[in-house]
Amino acid sequence: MASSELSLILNNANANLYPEPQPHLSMINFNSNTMAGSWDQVNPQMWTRQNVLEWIGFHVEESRFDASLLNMNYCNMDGLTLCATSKETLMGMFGQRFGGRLHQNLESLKARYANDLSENTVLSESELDILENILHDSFPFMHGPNLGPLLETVVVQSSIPTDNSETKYSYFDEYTNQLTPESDHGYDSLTESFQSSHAGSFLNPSSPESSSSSSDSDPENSEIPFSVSSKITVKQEPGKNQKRGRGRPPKPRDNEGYEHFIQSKKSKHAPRGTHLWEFIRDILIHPEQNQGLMKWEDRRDGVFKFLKSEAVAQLWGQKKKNSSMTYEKLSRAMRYYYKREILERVDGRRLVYKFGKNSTGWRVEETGY
DNA sequence: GCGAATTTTCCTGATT
DNA sequence: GAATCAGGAAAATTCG
Repeated sequence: MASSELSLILNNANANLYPEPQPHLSMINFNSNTMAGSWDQVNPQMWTRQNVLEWIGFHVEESRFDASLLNMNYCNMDGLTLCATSKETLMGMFGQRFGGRLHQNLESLKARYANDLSENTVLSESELDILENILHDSFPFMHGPNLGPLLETVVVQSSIPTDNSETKYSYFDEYTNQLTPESDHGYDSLTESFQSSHAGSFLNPSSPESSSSSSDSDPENSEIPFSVSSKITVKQEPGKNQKRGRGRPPKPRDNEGYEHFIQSKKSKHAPRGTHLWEFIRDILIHPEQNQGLMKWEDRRDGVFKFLKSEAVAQLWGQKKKNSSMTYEKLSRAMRYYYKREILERVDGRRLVYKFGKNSTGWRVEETGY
């Protein structure tokens, strides 16, 4: 990673963690009379850091929670970040009971403003991106890049559901964390985005698969009914099934004003690893999470096979926010890798590819597992 | 703004 | 016949 990039990330993370003089418990004006503060009159999404602190303080008082147990790093977030934090994460941060209480109250507050949300704040792709970036900035230790020394300054409680074995930035993690079975609304979906790093939660074997089915009689190749449908809801143009022209469609530009805000939060450069082959690699090197999407045929040689080709394509499509991705298109992109020797041809074997000499990060020596 | 790189989309034809 | 593979062509987008 370029040093400037690293420093940008560190700055962002620091800015989010320590934007102002670090609040201390003694500085928090916990309402002694347990009256709700100004936060009660405001949509949680709009809360300032102070609002969040007051809200936490309110519940500390109400529940007689031992405030000395609070990790102030976890209290230092704004409402948008708080709303995007899952129940499990809150429980990891504040303990099962207090975190659960906070989550419950937050949900009811969010519900209070649900109408406003549905009428005025249908999240666009861009807005989802913002939340994603805020989450990454605010909790890089959850599944973000390894920020080294900075991360060591962050108290990561063992109760937080993180995969300690995974310090590499995993695009698969990033992606699968967005896919949850519960919600059908983009915002809700993202609030659950930290639900777990258990990618299994996004796989629903009982759900119907997209139109394809394998003709391969190999049982491993029989595609289990599978759905990764619209867990992330983005604005879609009507007439989705209309035949489109050649080439990639233009990016919607109906959020120009918001895009301006995005720029302050979103890195100018796309994160590394958004390449297809890296996405594929990440699925493969997380066998415990890939739920049989793909498998190694020969790990040593880098030979792998798609077991659920359409499902992988759907995942890739969702990662790229492209609901029309298919295995056919994905495989075209894969074939372009032959020329660059990122992949090598495996003749005569369907759905089988092989990493080439220009691919990295999949070998046992590199991954350590 | 330009150009290279990387997809994405559509297509035709071949193979399994 | 359906799924997959192969690769040309064109276009969109990102990034240096």
